[in-house]
Amino acid sequence: MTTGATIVWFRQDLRIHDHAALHAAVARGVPLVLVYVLEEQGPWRAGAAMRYWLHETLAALSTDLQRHGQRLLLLRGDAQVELTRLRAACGADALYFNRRYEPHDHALDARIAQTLGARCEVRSFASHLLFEPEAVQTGTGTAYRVFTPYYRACLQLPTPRPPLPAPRRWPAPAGAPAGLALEELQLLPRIAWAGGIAARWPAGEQAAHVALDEFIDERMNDYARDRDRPSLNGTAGISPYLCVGALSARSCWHAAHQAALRERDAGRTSAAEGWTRQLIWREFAYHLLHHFPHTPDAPFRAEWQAFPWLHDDSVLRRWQRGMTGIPLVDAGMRELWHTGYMHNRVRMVVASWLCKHLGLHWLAGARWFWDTLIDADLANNTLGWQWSAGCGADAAPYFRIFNPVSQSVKFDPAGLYLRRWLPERAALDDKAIHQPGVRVSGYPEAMVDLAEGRRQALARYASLPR
DNA sequence: TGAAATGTTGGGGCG
DNA sequence: ACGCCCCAACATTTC
Repeated sequence: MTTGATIVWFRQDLRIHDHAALHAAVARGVPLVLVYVLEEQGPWRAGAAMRYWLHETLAALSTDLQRHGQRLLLLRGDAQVELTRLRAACGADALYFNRRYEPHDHALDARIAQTLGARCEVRSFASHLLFEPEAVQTGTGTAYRVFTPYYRACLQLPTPRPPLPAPRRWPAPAGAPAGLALEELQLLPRIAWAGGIAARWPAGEQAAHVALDEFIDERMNDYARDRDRPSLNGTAGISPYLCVGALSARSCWHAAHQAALRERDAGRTSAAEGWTRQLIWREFAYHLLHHFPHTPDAPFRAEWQAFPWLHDDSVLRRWQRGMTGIPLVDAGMRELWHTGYMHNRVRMVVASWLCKHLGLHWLAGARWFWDTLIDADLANNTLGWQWSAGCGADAAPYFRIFNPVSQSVKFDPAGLYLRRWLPERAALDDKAIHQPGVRVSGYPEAMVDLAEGRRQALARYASLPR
């Protein structure tokens, strides 16, 4: 090859704005090969909902790239094997990609740097996070384990740079193998259960920016008031886009800060801080995942291995199907099943119910979320479940047990969220709809009595050293 | 980013 | 007018 070519390996960054690797590859000025490799190995390979969401997002990215005269090459298999073969086939002299942070990525990226690095320039870029995991350290140079000091440390760091623009002048595409058609990746379910997801979540980078702008312009100022009300559209609702990288964290951060500056100029105080704090929770999740890579599958502290989790598949199935007899829990689980999403407040409630009242292993819950969430993100999922179970780095204290009826009354007082997802109970009045004791036909009796479940959870947790 | 149990206070009914 | 009791409202402690 005389001119060379640059391979851009798309991973968890299915976008063209603020894509550091793509930006640098375009700047090289030699022909481009844009490739996505579907990896099917490992315990945390994409779940069913995520596969659907990947399909839709890849389709949107493909369309966006075609608009610029580019083509997204699709491959399936081991990334190292596929990229090695691709590099040889198209004679590329550079492989650029954005860094990932999941446990098996450390070894994968090292192997790729080693094997392909002998034949071409291999560069990885930081584009997924606001702060690299190593950039945030305690005074003694160790990783943070508690959110609030971590958050304060982030605020002391230089402000994240603004997002990179999408490329304006694209090099020509390089000659490359045809790859697979999107359908051949077989990401779509065989039975069409995704209608509810499609209705709620338009896929792709453009939809992501529409969602972000709408939140920043219309709703961010009410975030503090509305974010905990599952019947309202009070959260940003961008996690599905962040999770596949259709949207970058920098774009979110920057949009919020621009809005904050406009508010300040208008003499008003901005509500950006409350929301950007949530973005830092995501950073913290990646920080923990990077420094403690055993945590997706095992408790943060080894002594929790001995915890007496119960194992009962029929109990688990009732939780999964939204038939526990606890209205807010069942509403949440059904929202998840039908839309691939669940309101964050409700996620905490259903997780607490699983780990505390039902006493089931948090990993059973984590795996179900992984299979059903379109925003399944290993860092966030791990942090959330270990927090709920009480075994994480910065975990909820063992005695913090949500009462799903109190939570329901407090955050969904008119029962709007419950009525939306529990048609059996929709005719009950605002008071009765929350109460498991008020029975209606077709809706199950509570699996576990609230007070008794709490008592038993405390007894189990008392067996642990603390 | 909890909830229940327990303690404290103060207003008002009432003998 | 006074002391007593009840209890709601709030605060603190405990799990």
